[in-house]
Amino acid sequence: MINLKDFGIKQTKSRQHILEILNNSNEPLTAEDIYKQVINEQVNLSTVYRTLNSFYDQHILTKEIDKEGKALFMIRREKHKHVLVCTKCGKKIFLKECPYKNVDKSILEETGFKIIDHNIEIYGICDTCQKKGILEI
Amino acid sequence: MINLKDFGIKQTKSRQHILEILNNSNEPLTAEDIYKQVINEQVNLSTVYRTLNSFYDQHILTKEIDKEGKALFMIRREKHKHVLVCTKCGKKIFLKECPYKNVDKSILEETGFKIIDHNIEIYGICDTCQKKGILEI
DNA sequence: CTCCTTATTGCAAATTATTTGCATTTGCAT
DNA sequence: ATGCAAATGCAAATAATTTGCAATAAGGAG
Repeated sequence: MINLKDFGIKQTKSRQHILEILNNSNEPLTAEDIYKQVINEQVNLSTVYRTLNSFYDQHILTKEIDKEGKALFMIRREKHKHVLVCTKCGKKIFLKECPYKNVDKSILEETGFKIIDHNIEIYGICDTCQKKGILEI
Repeated sequence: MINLKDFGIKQTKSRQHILEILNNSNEPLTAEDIYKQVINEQVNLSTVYRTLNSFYDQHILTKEIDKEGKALFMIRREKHKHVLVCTKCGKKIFLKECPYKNVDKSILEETGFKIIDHNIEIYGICDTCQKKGILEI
């Protein structure tokens, strides 16, 4: 597990709760999502916001903005990988090559924007599970 | 130039100013950016917001959210368009997504023929005209 | 373990971007 | 020209997030 002291910040109860929640989630969460889960533990909404920003500054979290302008946070888990995750059996298929290589290249050519890195998980149903059919799992 | 009447909305002075500004910009603009340029012309900030949302609903503009959560608007300039044209009132309805995307894919799979692009106008009768009934026009 | 410094927290108020209610005005079809 | 629905201005509401400040707690030094 992540040790917050390694990042030069104090290991408080609030922060551990928030980290736990983010760790157990595989989808990005808003401050409000997290607040709802820690309100019982006496954690203030400001603390949630401050913690998320702090984690983000330490590169513990990724941050993206959704269509409504809300910030979504997620734990940074791996380096540069391309994984297909089967939503039925959970099998992970690691791709040898980046399937977005050409997309990145054409973005560069079109806009001059150079993509440094990315981290992608693609969800779907693997070959084996497709053959088994939907009712069997 | 774009004629707002084609979109079923009124052609007001405020809207023409806002459209002009978006037309002359080749980068996405915030409501505030636009407001600064029309404040001399007695246009209210609420009007800017309402106009931008209206244009977006009519697919005249694209909308994206930046890192700070602000909305950025830009004129839709692409050639690749899918337009429904009402044969009664002439209103144009621009589809956000290509309805033939999957068709193209299955043609490729079946025949190996790769479609590079297309540009389609579909004629019909719009919602409003349908409600008015066939006898009224 | 205790003390001390400083980071962290809670709370309420401030900020920022955007939306909305309502009375007034304006476009435009007739 | 005229009437009516659509559009506007204004002020107030909302929603997400940030901030000032006083109280509290973490964790290193002794």
